[in-house]
Amino acid sequence: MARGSRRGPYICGIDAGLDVVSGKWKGLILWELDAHRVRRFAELRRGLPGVSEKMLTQHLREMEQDGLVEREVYAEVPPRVEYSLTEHGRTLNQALGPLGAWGVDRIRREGSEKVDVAEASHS
Amino acid sequence: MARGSRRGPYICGIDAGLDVVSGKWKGLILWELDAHRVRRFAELRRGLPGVSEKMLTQHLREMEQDGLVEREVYAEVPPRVEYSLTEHGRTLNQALGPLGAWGVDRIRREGSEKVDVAEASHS
DNA sequence: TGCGGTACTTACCTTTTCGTAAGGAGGGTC
DNA sequence: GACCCTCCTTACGAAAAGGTAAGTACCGCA
Repeated sequence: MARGSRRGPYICGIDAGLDVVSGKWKGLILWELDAHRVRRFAELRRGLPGVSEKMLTQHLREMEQDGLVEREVYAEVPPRVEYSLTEHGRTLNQALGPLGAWGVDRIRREGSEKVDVAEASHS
Repeated sequence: MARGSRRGPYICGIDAGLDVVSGKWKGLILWELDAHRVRRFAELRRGLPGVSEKMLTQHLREMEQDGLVEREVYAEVPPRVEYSLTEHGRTLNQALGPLGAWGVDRIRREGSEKVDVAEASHS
């Protein structure tokens, strides 16, 4: 986990910003949650092809601790848990907008037409 | 290394953007290089407290392959190597600006006064 | 002649991260 | 009554990332 490594006295803001999104699926989780507003565990799982249940819960827990996502549990008969972005999560997502645009440019530069760039016009 | 893991068909631009800056020191290297325009190996090393020579060369090589930094070797008697950002490196750094600002806010929220936030007003 | 400085490379080891597979509690379906 | 669904948790291991330390080669300085 990112728990022990950094979280440290950060040297600059980029340091602190990168720290909370470092993790194989965190960027995608942020994207999914921003696009759909509210998602259940199984919905997120289906939206992130290839993610394991372990990694998903692990990342969601970390992002919850970091104040990025909110977790609401409904004490119902089939358990229902809904995830959504907090205010900080939404602002983080906005802050990632330019990076996303840069990434799309980079994909274009590399000439990877295999990637659906139109879908990637996130934020 | 990030070499084998992703670099893959990216799902969105954020994915691609995060991929090139994932690495313990890449954000800082970008910052140092942007702040000083040109830096030699030993200068970078001194500017990044705690980095090992291995990690520094490794990260610089990766960032060179990614087209972010330029490496100029002067065939002099004491070897001299100068690193600087390419155009793509500079635009990436600008794209990281909002994330850096978000990170500074986050540090403030956590009340970590141990970090020199004034220094962190990067980009 | 031994030390420090230039910029690395290499080998080895530890830590961190990620994946696989299984279990589990409680209910609905066939 | 066996199997599916919900949302996880746990154990085990492999892979990746990172750290430590040494070696390389050449030079200047004392």
